[in-house]
Amino acid sequence: MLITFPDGAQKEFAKGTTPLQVAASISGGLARAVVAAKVNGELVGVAEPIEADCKFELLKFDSDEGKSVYWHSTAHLLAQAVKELFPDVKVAIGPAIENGFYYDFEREDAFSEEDLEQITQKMKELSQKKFAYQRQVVSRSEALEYFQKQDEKYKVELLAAIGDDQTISMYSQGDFTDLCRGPHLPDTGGIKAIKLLKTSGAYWRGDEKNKMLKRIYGISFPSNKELNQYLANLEEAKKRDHRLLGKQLDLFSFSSRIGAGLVLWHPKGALIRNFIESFWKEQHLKNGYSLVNTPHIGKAELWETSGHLGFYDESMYSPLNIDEQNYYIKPMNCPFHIEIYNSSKKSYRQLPVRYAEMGNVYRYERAGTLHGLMRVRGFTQDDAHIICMKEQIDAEVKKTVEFSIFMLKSFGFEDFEIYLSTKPEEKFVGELEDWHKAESALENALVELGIDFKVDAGGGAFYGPKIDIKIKDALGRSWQCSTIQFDFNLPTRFNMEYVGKDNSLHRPYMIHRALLGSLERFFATLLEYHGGNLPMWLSPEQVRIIPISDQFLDYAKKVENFLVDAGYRVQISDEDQGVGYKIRQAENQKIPYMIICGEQEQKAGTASVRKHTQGDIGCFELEKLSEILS
RNA sequence: GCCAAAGUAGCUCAGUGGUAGAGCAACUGAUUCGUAAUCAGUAGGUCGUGGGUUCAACUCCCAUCUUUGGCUCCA
Repeated sequence: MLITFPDGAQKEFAKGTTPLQVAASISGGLARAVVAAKVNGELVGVAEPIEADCKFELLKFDSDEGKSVYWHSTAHLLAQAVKELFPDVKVAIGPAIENGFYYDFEREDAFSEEDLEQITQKMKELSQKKFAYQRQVVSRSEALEYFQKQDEKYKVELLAAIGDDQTISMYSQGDFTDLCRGPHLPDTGGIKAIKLLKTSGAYWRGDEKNKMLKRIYGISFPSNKELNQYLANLEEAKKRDHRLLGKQLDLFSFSSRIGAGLVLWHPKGALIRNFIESFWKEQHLKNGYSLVNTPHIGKAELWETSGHLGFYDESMYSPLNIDEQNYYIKPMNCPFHIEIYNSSKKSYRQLPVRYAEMGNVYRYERAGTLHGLMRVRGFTQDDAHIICMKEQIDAEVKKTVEFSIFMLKSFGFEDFEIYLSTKPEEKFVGELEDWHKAESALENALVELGIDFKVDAGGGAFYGPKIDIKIKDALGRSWQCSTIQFDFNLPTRFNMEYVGKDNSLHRPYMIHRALLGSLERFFATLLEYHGGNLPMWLSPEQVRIIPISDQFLDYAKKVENFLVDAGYRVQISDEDQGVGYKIRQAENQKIPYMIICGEQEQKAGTASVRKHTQGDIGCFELEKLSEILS
């Protein structure tokens, strides 16, 4: 049979040759590094015989698919080790994930640190025994019989869900057999460096009505060097965590006396936030938005009309009773903006209207979901609602997407993930035609602007399709920031109208959008993205002036006045300390520039400039400083 | 909300069934200094909160608040 390699080369092999043998024949000793293969685009184990002509590719650990196979095999090894140490434990599922793998088990007690240590040792022991991962294709009844006998109820349940037309395969290594599609490494000996990272609870099949299982997360590598590198990177990433930086730089805090998820912005954090807001307002005015302001509470009737009391009440704070009326704290700004729209009769000549507001909202997020500034209970959405006619949709969507990307780039972001979420299968409101129109407007905008995006089919809200932009945090977790959503629900509920050219009433289209998402979350991603080293224009303190001793304090003040006049945010380090100490303080505070003033500078009328993280960049005349400090 | 872990001085952390310790920060004094920590001294804590067990609780138990990692949710 003829095998075609990715570079186009072809070679004849005997029928039944395995990818491992192919690898050995073409790359000699390198064959050991091969963890999987692709036959006609399909991922296969390197020990599986190839039966016919095919396109063929070898995969090493450094490829995404290679990692996935490697980690999946490690997950099986984990299950094997757990079953040997704790025979009563029931196994559920154990896939590879973006970074490593996990396996879910049913066990009464949680896995302790000591358990993990013991399991790791057992895994290493089993790895050294080099058990082959043996694949066997079985019938459903054979598989059922096996797992029933083993009393593995989760596997039995999984089998029930597999279609009759699908092949059922099981993989065995040593005494352990798992229901699995594969593929796997040839044997457990390939797994060299293992680290079990953490444990957690996880609902069976991700449904909170089901039993909560015990999950173990881990990662593995072909060498200890790679594992240590990964763990070191993880430690490094933790230093960029916005919660840590927020404390170090004194930007914000929480108080248990005030309540969970309610942010206290300290002077420096609030200043940065103000710079963001000012920029935001300026840009919105430039882009044809009208700035509005709306209250924090609204009567129950409002939320009944909007429908939030029906489908969102679990996320709303309990009402305040005022004059026999229930008032709710707003979880969203939309109804308020709609009331502004509805406050007067609108003509098609006035459309589109774009109402924007930094709207403070409060949502009761479940206690376990709160996370620093990323998920809080009281936050500020950079919200806007675009209300327009059908024929304006395409232009409005395109403008909004462009604006969104512009905003993110203005803050230095280059890497983000963009998702287009389309109509849910069931449970949606509005006309199909409108959905299609809106979806194509969203998609066209992305395509025309040449933006890469992923489609989340059926992932839209019940009221409309949307584009989301997600940004990753220091530890690689994605957080949704920008969102552009159509809404086919509220315009009807609030009976929004405009008078058309034909002098009759029409229902406008509404787009709900937030470009930064929430200021809190945006601020957090901003901090993490820059590792706390904010761009100059956002730094609360841009220059720290460091006199060598008190004798040069007067000169330092002269430099300060000069810089303040030039528009910089400056402070003098006047404590009774050495230069090294003062520089250290400024470096730790991540102040972009330091200016050292001593005898030389005073005599020459210059300033010695030191740049954060870079060090001394030279001595300059005061007039030249504005060219240097940027 | 669920499964876990944690909460000791402003911060980072040690500690133990007999009533609390370090470093940094703060304060005072000395020092007047050239590119990431000058020296000495002083002060600072109802050990998250509320109950319970005990002769005795920071330590053990229960509840609660908050935080952390996940799960779920995220209109």
